[in-house]
Amino acid sequence: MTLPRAAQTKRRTRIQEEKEEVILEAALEVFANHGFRGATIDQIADQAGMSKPNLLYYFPTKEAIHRVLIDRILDTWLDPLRAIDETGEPLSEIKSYIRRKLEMARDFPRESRLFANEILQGAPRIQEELQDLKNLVDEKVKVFAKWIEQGKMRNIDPYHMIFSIWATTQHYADFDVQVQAVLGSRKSGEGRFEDAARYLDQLFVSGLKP
Amino acid sequence: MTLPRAAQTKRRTRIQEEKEEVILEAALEVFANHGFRGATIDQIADQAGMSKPNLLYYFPTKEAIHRVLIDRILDTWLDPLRAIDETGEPLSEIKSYIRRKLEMARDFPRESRLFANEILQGAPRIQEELQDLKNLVDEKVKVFAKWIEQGKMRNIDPYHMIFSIWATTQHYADFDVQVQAVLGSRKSGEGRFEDAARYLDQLFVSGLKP
DNA sequence: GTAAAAATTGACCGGTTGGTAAAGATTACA
DNA sequence: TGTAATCTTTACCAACCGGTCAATTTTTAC
Repeated sequence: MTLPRAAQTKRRTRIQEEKEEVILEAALEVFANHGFRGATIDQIADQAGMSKPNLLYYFPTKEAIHRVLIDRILDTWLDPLRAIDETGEPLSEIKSYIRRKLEMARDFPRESRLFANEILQGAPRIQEELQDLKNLVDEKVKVFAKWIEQGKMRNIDPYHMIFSIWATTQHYADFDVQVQAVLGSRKSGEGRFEDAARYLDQLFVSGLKP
Repeated sequence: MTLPRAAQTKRRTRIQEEKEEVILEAALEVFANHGFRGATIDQIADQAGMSKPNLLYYFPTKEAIHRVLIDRILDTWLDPLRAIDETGEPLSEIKSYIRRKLEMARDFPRESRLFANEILQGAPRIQEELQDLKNLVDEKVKVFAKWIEQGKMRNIDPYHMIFSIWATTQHYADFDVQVQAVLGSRKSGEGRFEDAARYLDQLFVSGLKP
């Protein structure tokens, strides 16, 4: 076969694995900052330190790169929600969830923005992934409903509770430019994060305890 | 003068005013759904029911259209925050603010998404507008600080409180696709809005009362 | 060492996009 | 009604963009 389209059936060489990672890292940077449409293959190739045809030797299309990133991200993105333990103490489980989500916004802002970009544009490329997300949420909502029934947490709408946790935590990644513009040089990065964590704890704990 | 570039010095004819509005409405639709980079002049012209060169007779560039929209939006966007009354009752002022912001997310989702798009991409075209925003926030934060000092509301970080209100309300416009995917056909539009309003009231009132 | 496989590159292509030129159609107004 | 200003359209351009091709260089396997 004359054209062994790199990422075909099975991983092959050392170089392939390395370069594919380099490309994905570069693409994450570019997609997060410019969106899918705004990103060009040339930009990604530049960021990855290779030529455009060379990049296209490893991934067949721009969309293929995006697809891999989205799949990876959504998976790790939902880990904190999966980690909520039915047998744990409700309020401390929720507190941990918020803290984990906030840590992800701090540590993986590009992943958050890439995802936000996709949703904002109407999620044209991730319909089925959204279905997986719905299934997981539905499952966890049942847990919250049980806790509410048992009087272990306040009687609120669990769907909207999840939305509000997503919104408040991801805000610090997705709207970082705005947050920085408003806070100015008031606080350094880490202090800012701790302020946010403390505030969200206060808000949600007293908002959700029975 | 042979080329009276429509929107030049002063508004002129009836047709100019009408067409400019049609274009802005069309551009809002397209920018909100595709972002600045993703939107094409052809798309906007189509949506506005005119040819591309005709559109460019009224606005010199794509960026000029975007600029006008952003300016208009930011202005109305901040109205609810401006409306917070120092002499009012703190918790009811905040409740009204949340309700107004949620109504805007419901009634002007395209405006919200256009703005979100801009921030997500690093706000390249609206640096000075961000400064205005900071000034207004700083001003209102002083009001909250006073209320806290007077023991009329809980001692939380007012900046992060504002962020959390922005995040939770705008979430329903910006991440609408996700919200709909998760909620499925569970509720119609208006019921959904009322559920969100009730939940946010519960969350913020008990989270913020002294 | 050598030859085949894998990796890289420059040159290129067709379609799209932001924007222009210039001529024709319409409107406002004397 | 005539005409000047305004409005609209057709044809077009140069830059960009996603992707291909063929040829060259590098790596791997023996």
